[in-house]
Amino acid sequence: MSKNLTSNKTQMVDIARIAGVSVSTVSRALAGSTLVNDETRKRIVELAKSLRFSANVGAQNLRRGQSQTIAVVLPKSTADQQPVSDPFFIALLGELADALTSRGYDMLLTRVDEAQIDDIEGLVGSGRALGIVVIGQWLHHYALTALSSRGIPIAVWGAALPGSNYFIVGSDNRLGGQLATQHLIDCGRKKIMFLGDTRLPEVALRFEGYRDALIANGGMVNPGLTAAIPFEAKAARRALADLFAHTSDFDALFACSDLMAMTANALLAARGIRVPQDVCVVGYDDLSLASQVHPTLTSVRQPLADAAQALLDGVLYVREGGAAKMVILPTGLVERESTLRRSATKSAKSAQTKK
Amino acid sequence: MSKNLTSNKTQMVDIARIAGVSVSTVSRALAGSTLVNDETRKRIVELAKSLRFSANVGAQNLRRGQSQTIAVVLPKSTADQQPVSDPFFIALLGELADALTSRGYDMLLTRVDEAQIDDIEGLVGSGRALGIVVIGQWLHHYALTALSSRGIPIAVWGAALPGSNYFIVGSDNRLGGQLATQHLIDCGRKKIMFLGDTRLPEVALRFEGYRDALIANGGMVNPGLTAAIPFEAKAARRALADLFAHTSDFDALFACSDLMAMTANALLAARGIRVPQDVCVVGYDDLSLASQVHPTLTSVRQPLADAAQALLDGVLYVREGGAAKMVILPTGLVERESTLRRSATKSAKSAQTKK
DNA sequence: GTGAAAGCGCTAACAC
DNA sequence: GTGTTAGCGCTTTCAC
Repeated sequence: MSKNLTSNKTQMVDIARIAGVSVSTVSRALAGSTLVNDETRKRIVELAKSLRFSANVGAQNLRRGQSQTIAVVLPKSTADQQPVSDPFFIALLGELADALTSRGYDMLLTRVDEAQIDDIEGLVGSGRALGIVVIGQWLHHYALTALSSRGIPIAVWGAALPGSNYFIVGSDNRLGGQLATQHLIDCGRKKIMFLGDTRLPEVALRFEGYRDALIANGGMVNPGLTAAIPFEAKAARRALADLFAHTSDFDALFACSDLMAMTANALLAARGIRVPQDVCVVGYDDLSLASQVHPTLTSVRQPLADAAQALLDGVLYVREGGAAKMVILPTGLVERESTLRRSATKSAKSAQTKK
Repeated sequence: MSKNLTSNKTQMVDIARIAGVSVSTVSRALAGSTLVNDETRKRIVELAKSLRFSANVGAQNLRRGQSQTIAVVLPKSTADQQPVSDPFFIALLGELADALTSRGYDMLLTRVDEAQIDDIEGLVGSGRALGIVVIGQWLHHYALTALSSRGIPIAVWGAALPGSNYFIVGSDNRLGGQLATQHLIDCGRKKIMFLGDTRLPEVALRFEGYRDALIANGGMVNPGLTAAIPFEAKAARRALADLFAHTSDFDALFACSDLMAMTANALLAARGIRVPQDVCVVGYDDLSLASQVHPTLTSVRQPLADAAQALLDGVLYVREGGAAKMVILPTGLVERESTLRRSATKSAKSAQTKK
């Protein structure tokens, strides 16, 4: 019927014909331009709606020389098979989706493994996206640096690494570590085990907070009380099982993710060790799951919605020529059943948690 | 420097100029056309790579009259504030991302609440996506029907509803319900409580399986042993807490999601009820989390990777003019610690689960 | 084997 | 206030 390639989709020219005006008028009317007669505009808008017309975004982008899409890149570890790695990332992803949508951007979701990290430049180069949000930094620091210095608008969720030239958003990991550790000290705990792989920048910072808190309370780090547990669930479980098989000389755990804390809790329970009575446990991330499990998990909260906004702002800011920045968001402790303050009497505590 | 709008991005004309050929030749070379001289092609490809050139996808799409993007729609319940509702959906989302990527499609992620469900037509109408995958069906059955009958290529994850005119992919919920219930019967349980809101099509089917299994074993449904627990985490917790406050007259639970099962486990533990000794629990979805918690969760597995492939195939198939179909994927039971077969001796069981 | 030219659907000067 | 025109970056006939 029609000579266009795109099947028989309604387009502006159709509306123009029916309305008896030119395409430009249709374009203007639909864009809400005030230059077009009120009545004409109304008529055109009505018509478009009744025809369920949506302007071709590709053509718009082409003409305007820009897209309204932001690419979000999720890491895909080549090691594990997990479809989407960390529940925390997912929560962040959800917030990002909402933030982008509510501000009129489309979200292009991509999963890449480390080997493909350089390919993501094509997302912008091809005009598919105007910028990139990268969730998770261990997609090679150097690759991100390279991308950024090549002018790709990019904002990364991760730890503030010294010498980063890319826009980075993260929470105050050091403070988080401090809060968690101080709380465990306040619970009267003396042997606080740190669970996390300090080769990861964010974990390293949490560890610093851990150390700070110990020192501030007249203690120091005991190397026997640190274990490089990985984030990935299965590997974490193995590592924790191995750890607990060899030592039980601790009265508190500070885990670098809620998932890790939950796994630890499960393994402790299987050994008959009670949480929080025998061992107090603090997690990290404050997943919504943290308040669903038994015992509910004391955790360090990261402000997800703010993080999503900051990442979006970051991409747009860099795209406008802004210089790389670090945005550090506050963290806070959320107390739940997996820890027990020393000062609280047993009855007071149980009354409090009954709620 | 250049007169184009899209900043100063490299484009074909630049490559053509440098290589001393025409744009058409560059286009052909990059498309891998055999019509172009081998050497010329090689030279151009090299050049393009060294310039980190990516062809403008918008222009390609416009010219070719089609896009290589598939929109994935995730429900956003207006009721709750959860960024992304169900962990199961997330897992499916991850698989979809991988399936799409590996087959050369981009994924546009959108979250919509029920009120906006009609807007998703614009994703296709605007040429942003060639089709839509909808995760979760309670985005109004009728709206999906309307979209489909209007020719929007759409494939939905959900339950096979009678009279659906849209392409639907789901797992065998009835079988799943049967397997779970039969297993609990095999565990010697007599009072098996069904947890789930049967107003949801998928849950209704699982309930049918539950009933089938009871009847096949000479029993029948006891209305006192069903509770309409919702999927959403917080509401589920409230409902379960309420339930357990009023009754403890059951020796097994069949929960319609792993999240629900985990929450139930947590609440039972808080009441000193042991799983699996006092109460056996079966979940649904087989989240990766199911093997991380204590006790690890017996669950009904849905084949996620297959589901993702089927959804993608479905969209493409419908787009090619294929008629709506129902694809029902098999489900299977994964036994873990939260249930205990009657036949297994205590030592045999513990040896088995030690693994 | 390569180039010239047309045109995908839209927007934005520029005319009137 | 509306129409005419040019052109976004690419692909693809159609010539040669």
